[in-house]
Amino acid sequence: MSDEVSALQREIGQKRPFRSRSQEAVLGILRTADVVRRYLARVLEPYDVTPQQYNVLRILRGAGTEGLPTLTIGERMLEDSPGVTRLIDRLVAKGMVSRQRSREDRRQVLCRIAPPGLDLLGQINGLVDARDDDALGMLTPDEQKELIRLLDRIRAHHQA
Amino acid sequence: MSDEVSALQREIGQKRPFRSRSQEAVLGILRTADVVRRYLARVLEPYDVTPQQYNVLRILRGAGTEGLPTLTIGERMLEDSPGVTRLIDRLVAKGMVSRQRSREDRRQVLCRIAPPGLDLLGQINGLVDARDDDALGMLTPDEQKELIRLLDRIRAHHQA
DNA sequence: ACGACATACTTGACATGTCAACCATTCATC
DNA sequence: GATGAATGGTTGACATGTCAAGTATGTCGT
Repeated sequence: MSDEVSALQREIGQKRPFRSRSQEAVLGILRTADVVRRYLARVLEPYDVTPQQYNVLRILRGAGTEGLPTLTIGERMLEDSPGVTRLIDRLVAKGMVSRQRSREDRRQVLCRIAPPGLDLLGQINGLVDARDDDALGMLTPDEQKELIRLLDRIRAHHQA
Repeated sequence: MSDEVSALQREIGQKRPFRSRSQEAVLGILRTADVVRRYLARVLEPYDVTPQQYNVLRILRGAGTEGLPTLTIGERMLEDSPGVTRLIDRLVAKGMVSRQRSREDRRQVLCRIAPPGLDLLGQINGLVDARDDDALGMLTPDEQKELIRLLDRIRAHHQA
């Protein structure tokens, strides 16, 4: 570790250097995710939809007319089912998603995107895409590629 | 963009390639942060302290006996004051933090770490440090350095 | 066919973020 | 030095995570 004061140290008002490079990297990941998450939330705000709700709508659009069971949605979002149930409760209340018990397995509840949900996605897709580019635009394509690679490695290690 | 299916695509069950490298990188950051956050939370769980509470305790230990005003804590955590107030409410309830109105500026509330809080930090510091190393240990020191640099660039761009 | 176990949720309780509204104190400026 | 604006915090309301417990359905072994 160098003796210089890192950017992150300044951000969190910490005088003493990080104990390890790992520690600095971990805090960097968490903090950057917070910054990016808030940045994305702001573009969705005018449409009265949260990032997670947007996320679910995109997943359901990808699933097509058959819909997806609650737990499958949760796996893709890395979220436990209680959170998913309630998230979808709100989307159903807004008329953007419909729910129906599966016939093959009556324990499952299939969630499908409804026309108003598709409309909303149509309206804001472009905005969110542009926002992603803005959020990472300060990195060159090669740097983005390297970042993706490093993050993939971290997650791969944690799946086992 | 290549035609290969990326690691992240597989994780989220998405068949169609990402619209842009930026989009893949943004999702990678958010998802990796979730994974790492949960990993850290598990080591704190037995001590009945959440990652955010641990975070505040470390900040307050760094601040020494004078303590810090609520808003200053919030800035360092990237959190708004309502969240900080309630977070500290819980730490006060556990006896790990004490609060006192400042004499110079009676609007401010100075928060200080109490002896039980210091004890707790003493018990779990080493565990958390080791956990950080575990969380990022699959990357070489140079890779960690590069990751830190890339994340710093992203945040720097968003502060303006 | 029946009971034990597993699966797919749902509900309740609580921590965390975030917005809007509010109170107390301080500052700026006339 | 009184008054209106700014600052520091708290409270209320609601979305999101997460654990524990409960319900309905399905599966398996015998």
